Amino acid sequence: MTAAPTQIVELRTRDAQRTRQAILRAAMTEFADKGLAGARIDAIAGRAGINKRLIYYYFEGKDKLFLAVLEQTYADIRGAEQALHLELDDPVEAVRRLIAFTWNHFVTHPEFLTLLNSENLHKARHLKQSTRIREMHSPLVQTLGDVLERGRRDGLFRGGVDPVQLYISIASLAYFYLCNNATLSTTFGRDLMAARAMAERLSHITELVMGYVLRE
Amino acid sequence: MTAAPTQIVELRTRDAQRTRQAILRAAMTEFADKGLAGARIDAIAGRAGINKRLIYYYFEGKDKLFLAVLEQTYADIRGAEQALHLELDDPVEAVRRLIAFTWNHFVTHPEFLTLLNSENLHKARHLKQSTRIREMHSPLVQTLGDVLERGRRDGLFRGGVDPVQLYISIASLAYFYLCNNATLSTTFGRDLMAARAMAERLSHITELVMGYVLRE
Amino acid sequence: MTAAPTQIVELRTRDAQRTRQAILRAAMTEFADKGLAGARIDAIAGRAGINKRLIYYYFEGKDKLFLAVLEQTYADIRGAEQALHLELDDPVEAVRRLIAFTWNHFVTHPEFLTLLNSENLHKARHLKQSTRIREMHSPLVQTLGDVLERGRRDGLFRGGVDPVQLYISIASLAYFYLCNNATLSTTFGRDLMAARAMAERLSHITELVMGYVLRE
Amino acid sequence: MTAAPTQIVELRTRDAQRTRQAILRAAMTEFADKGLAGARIDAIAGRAGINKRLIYYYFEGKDKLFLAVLEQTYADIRGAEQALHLELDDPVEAVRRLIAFTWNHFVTHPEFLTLLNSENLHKARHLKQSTRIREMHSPLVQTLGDVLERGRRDGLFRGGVDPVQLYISIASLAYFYLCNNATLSTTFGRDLMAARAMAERLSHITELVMGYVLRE
DNA sequence: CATGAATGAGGTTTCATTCAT
DNA sequence: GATGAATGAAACCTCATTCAT
Repeated sequence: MTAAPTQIVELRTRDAQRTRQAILRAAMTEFADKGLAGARIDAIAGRAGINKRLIYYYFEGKDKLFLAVLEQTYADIRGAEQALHLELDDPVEAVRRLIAFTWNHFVTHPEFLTLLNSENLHKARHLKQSTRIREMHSPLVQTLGDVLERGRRDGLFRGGVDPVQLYISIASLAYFYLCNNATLSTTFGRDLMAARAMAERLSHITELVMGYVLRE
Repeated sequence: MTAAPTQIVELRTRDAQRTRQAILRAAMTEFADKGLAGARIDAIAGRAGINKRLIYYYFEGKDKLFLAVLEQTYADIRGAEQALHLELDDPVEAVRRLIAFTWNHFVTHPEFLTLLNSENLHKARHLKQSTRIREMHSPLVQTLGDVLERGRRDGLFRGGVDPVQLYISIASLAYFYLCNNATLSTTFGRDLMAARAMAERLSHITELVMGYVLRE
Repeated sequence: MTAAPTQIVELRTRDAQRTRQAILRAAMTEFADKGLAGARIDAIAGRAGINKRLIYYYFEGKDKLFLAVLEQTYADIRGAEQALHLELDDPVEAVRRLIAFTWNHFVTHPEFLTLLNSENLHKARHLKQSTRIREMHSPLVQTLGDVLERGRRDGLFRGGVDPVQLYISIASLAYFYLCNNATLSTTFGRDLMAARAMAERLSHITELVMGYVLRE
Repeated sequence: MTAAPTQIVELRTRDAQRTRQAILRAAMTEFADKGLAGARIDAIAGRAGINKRLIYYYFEGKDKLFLAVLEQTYADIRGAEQALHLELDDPVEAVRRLIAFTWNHFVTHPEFLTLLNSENLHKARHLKQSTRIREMHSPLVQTLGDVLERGRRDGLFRGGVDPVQLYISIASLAYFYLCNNATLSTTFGRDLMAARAMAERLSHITELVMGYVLRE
C-alpha cells in the first residue's frame, strides 16, 4: 500500500523528464531550423506534441529554453570528444581521430552548427549566463595540449602549436564547408554535399592540418 | 542653357540613387546585426532616415531587400578580389595576398559573415533566385586555378589542388574564427579579438595554408 | 458530485462557442455592411467585444472567416426553407408560401443579399472551397421539383418548369428590388422601402410567378 | 501662322480627352472587378497606362472617379434604351424588345451589374450627389408607361401595371441570374453561363413577363 | 500636361506570453 | 502535471494621396 504513492511520484517524475526531453528535442530542431528569432514557440509545442503552456512551466521562456538547448548541444559534443580518449592514442593518430571525429560530428549533428551561428549573432548573450559551459571546454584544451606536447617530444610534431588555435582551425575547416554549404553550392555551382565531394573534403582537411602539425 | 534639363534629370536620378543606397546600407547593417527574421523594417527605415514606405517602393519587401543586400555584399568582395590582380603576381605571393586579403576583408566587413549565415539558415533561398551571383564567382575560381597551375609548373606548388577546395579552406579559417568569436571567446575564456590574438591568427592561417600548398 | 467535471467541460465549451458565435455574428454584420475588402478586422473585434487576436485563433484569417459567415448564412436560409415543409402543402399553396418566405427572409436578413454580392464579386472563390454548400441545396431543388410535379399531375401547373430556373426567378424578383433599393429609389425618385411599396412588390412578384406557373 | 497655337490647343484638348477616357475605362474595369474598396488607384493608373498623379488631376479622388464611372455607365444603358425607340413599336413587340435588350445589355456589360452592387453597398452615396442621374430615368419610365397604356387600350395588356414595377422585374430576372452566376453555379452544381442555359434563361424570362403583361 | 519620389495613417497578421481552470 | 482561451504589443505591408519638378 505504501508503494503506490511512491510509484506515482516516480511515474510523474519520469513523465516530467520525458516531457522536458521532448521539449528540448523539439526546440533544438526548431531553433536549428529557423534561428532564435525565426523559431516559434507554437512550432516547438507542436513538434513536441505538448501544450504550449508547458514550455513556460519547464523552461521560463524562449531565451532560457534556447540556453538549455545550447548547453545540451555543447555537452553532447564535448562528452563525445572525451569518449574518444585521445590521451591513450599515439599523437599522430590522436590528431587524425580528432579531425575525423569533428567532421563526422558536424555532419551528423548539423543543428550544432546553426545553433552556434544563432548564439554568435546574439554575441553569446545566452552562453555568457551559463556557468557550466566554460568548464566543459578545459578538458578538450588540456587533452589536445597534451597530445601536441607528446608529439613534439617524440620529434614528430612541430613545436609552438597553440591547442586552442589548432582546434579552432580543425573546427573551421569542417564547419564552414558544412554550414555554408547552401551558398557555396549555389555560388560555385557544385553539389558539395555529394558523397564524393564530402569524402574529398575530409581528406583535404586532414592533409591540411597534418601537413601543418607534422614536422617538415 | 541646354544643361538645365540634363541637370534636373541628374538630380532626380541622384536622389533616387541616394535613397536606394541609404536603404541598402541601413538594411545591410540591420540584417547583419539581427539576422533576417530578427531584422525590423522599421529599424531599417529609421537607420536610413527615410519613410518606411519607400522600402517597399524601391525594393518589394523584406526578402527582395535581403537579396539586394546579399548581391551587393558579394559584389563588393568579389570586386575587391579582382582588384588584387593576383594574375600579375608570382604564385607564392599571390596565395599569400589572397589569404591576407580574405582575412582583412572579413575583419573590416563583419556584416558579410553574418549575412552569409542568415542566407544559409534559409538554405540559400534568396541567392538561388539571383541571376548575377553565379557569374560573379567564376573569375575567382579561374584566377586562383591559374595561380595554382603556374605555381605547379614552376615546381613550387604541389599538384592536384582544387581551387574551390582551397578557397573554401582559406575562407573557413578566417570565417569561423571571426564569426564565432563570441562563443569561442566565452568557451575558451580568452579574448580572441585582441590585437595580438588577431595577428597570431592570421599568421597561423598563412602557415597552415602555405604549408599545404608549397611542395615538400 | 460527478456533475462537477461535466459542468466544467460544458462551461469551457460554452465559452468557446459563445466567443465563436460572437465573432461570427459581428463578422456577418461587418461583411454585409462593408463588403469583404471594406470590412475591417478591427471593427469585427470591436463589435464582438473580443480581442482581435481571437479572430485568428478561431478562424484563420479574413477569408476563412468570410467563408464561415457565408456557410452560416446559407445554412440559415436553407434550414428555414426546410422548416416550411412545402412537401406537405398542396402545390399552389406551396409555391405561394415559398415566394412569401423568400421575400420575408430577404427583408429580415438583408445581410444575406450583400454577402452574396461580395462572394460573387470574388467569383465564388470562397464558396468553391466549401464542402458543405452543395449538399445544402439539393433538398430545396428536390422539394420544389416535387411540388411542381404534383401540381402538373393535378392539372394545375404547366409542365416543363425547371425548379432551379423557377427558384432563381423567385429569388431574383425579391433580391434585386431589396438589394438595389438605394440606387433604384434614387434613380426613380421613389421610396421603395415604404410599407406600401413593399406590400405592392410582394403581390406583384406573386402574381408574376403564379401567372407563369399556373396553367392557362 | 495663327493656326499653329490653335492646333496645339486642340491637340492638347484632344489628348486630355483621350487621357480622361483612358482613365475612365480603366477605372470602370477595376471598380467592376474589385468593387470600390477593393479597387486600387495604382491598378487603374496601370491599366490606363498613365501616371497615378493624373487621376487626381482629372478626377479629384477615388470617390469622384467612381461617381464619374457610374454616371457614364448609366448614360450608356439609358442612351441605348432610348435608341430602341420603343414608342414606335406595337406594344407587345416593344415589351419583348425591352426584355431582350436588357438581357443582352447586361450580358455584354457585366461591369454595370457589379458597379450597381458596389454603389448599393454604399447606399447610393455617390449617386445621390449626382444631378444628372434622376433626369436620365424619366424617359424610360415615360416610354414604358406609354407602351403599357397603348397595350391596354388595344385590349392586349392587363391594366394597372406600374411601369417602374415592371421594369424592375425585367431587370431583376436578368440581373440576379447574371450577377450571381458564380454562387448559383456553385450551389446548384450547374454551369449557368453555358450557351444553352443562357438561351433558356432568356426565354424563361420572356415567358414569365409576357405571361404577366398579356391579358389572360 | 505629365511624372517619379515621398508620406502618414491604417490594414492584416504574428507572436511570446499569461489567465483560469 | 496539463490545457484551451485570451491578450497586447508589434511586425510586415498597403493605400490613397501629395510634393517637387
